[in-house]
Amino acid sequence: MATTVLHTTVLDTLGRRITSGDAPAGTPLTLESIGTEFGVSRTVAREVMRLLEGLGLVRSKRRVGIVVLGIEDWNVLDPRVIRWRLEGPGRDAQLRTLTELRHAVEPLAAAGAARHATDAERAELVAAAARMRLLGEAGDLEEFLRLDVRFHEILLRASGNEMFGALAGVVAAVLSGRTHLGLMPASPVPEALDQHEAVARAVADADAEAAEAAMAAIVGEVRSALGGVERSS
Amino acid sequence: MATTVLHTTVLDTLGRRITSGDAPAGTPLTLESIGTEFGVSRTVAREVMRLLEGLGLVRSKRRVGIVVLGIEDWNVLDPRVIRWRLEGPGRDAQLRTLTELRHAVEPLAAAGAARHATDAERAELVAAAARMRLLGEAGDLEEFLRLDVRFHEILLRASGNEMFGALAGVVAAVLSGRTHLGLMPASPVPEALDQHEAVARAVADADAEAAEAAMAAIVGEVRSALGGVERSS
DNA sequence: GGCGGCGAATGGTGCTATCAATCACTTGCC
DNA sequence: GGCAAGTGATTGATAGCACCATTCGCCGCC
Repeated sequence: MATTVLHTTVLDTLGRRITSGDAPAGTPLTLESIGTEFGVSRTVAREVMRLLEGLGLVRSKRRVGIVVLGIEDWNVLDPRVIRWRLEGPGRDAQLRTLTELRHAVEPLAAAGAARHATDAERAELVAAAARMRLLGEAGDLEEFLRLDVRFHEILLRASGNEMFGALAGVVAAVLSGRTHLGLMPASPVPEALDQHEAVARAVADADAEAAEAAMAAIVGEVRSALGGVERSS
Repeated sequence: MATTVLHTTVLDTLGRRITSGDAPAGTPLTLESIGTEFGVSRTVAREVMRLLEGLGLVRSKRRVGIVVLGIEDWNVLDPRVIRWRLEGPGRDAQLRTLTELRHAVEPLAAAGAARHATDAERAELVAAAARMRLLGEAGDLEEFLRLDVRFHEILLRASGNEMFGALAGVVAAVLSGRTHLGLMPASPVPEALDQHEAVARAVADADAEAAEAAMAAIVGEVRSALGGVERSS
């Protein structure tokens, strides 16, 4: 992983450059320029270009070279694009749109989990929610985050819809970004802990409606909190 | 088209083969085998591999070759993966999960559109809804589909969340698949026409709650009509 | 006979060289 | 001055090379 994979670094750099706006739509590139800038051969430059093209970030045309595309063409749902944008200057906006996506998806995923989760998954959700309360009250934010991520991942993957499961990484990024950006209170609000337990209980009871409602409450709170508190650092 | 982009055909073939289950998880591949099978050079085979790797369909390891991954690693939200799966044997299941995704996203997108759409977008939505009624009553399914797709695309793109906008192609694929699979009645049910007009009106009036509710009704109907995803246990 | 180490085969990684195809821009002709 | 042909730049595609990490089998030792 850390070894070689030369094209990864080039891809990351270029991807960040484009998604950050440093290389706005219409910026021309050539394989040659990429190769010389990064000290790689044209072969590698071509691979990177193809990857970027697959992500909708650029479009390559003969004789013209490679041109950067606008955001309307980007695969904004691709994990790599999301990561780059979260690392760039548009991080706040990105967190907002991602949170809105969570708001849309997670309640329905919770309902699905209430219907389809295995016994083991239901049990792990309940255990995670209980442990989150302990950690939250103890103020261990880092470990709390880890469990929070796990909680939502189980839920999304147990939803019976692999589309939702594919968003597990996104949710993890949002949660992580939120705490590491200081958008979380020093200790989680009790309501959030209550709602997580409510979701876990509803899933354990196979009560889809209750699970959906409780999850909607979680994401709704976060969403309004994120919109209201923009000055904390 | 057929002349250039040599790698596209190889990519499509391999992508379909993997997503269809013809090449299940664990299937080994080598650059050499791909090159000889499709009559292309190793460079092209490498590009295809990188693309497939980017989609999470395969993983390449030294000495071991390239192995096909399971669905849990796929980028199931990528338009190409969706297209392949829609063309494969799992089409019905794919339509169901995509419809569930629509169910999650479109109501919120409608609410967003009610808040953020431009005047032109609002006007086009109203016009599209009105024309859909005419076409629906006339029984022109093909043209109706075209407008239906347009309607939902405007809405998603006007939502103010580019994540939702990125799903426009998905929705188009679902709608198209539905009618071409004969899952649509000979003429659209009046309720659907009413709801489309209700959404358009609510967006025109900047009434986010009404838009969300009306869109929820549209997708909810479709969902239950598609074959009882619900049937709680 | 079993176990451990060493070496060879394998196959991705990356590079260079080379040719083909295309297309924008320039130049020259009318 | 306008238009068409030529030309050069740039991607598309291939072949062949060196490199190296990994794996597997063979051999020797206990």
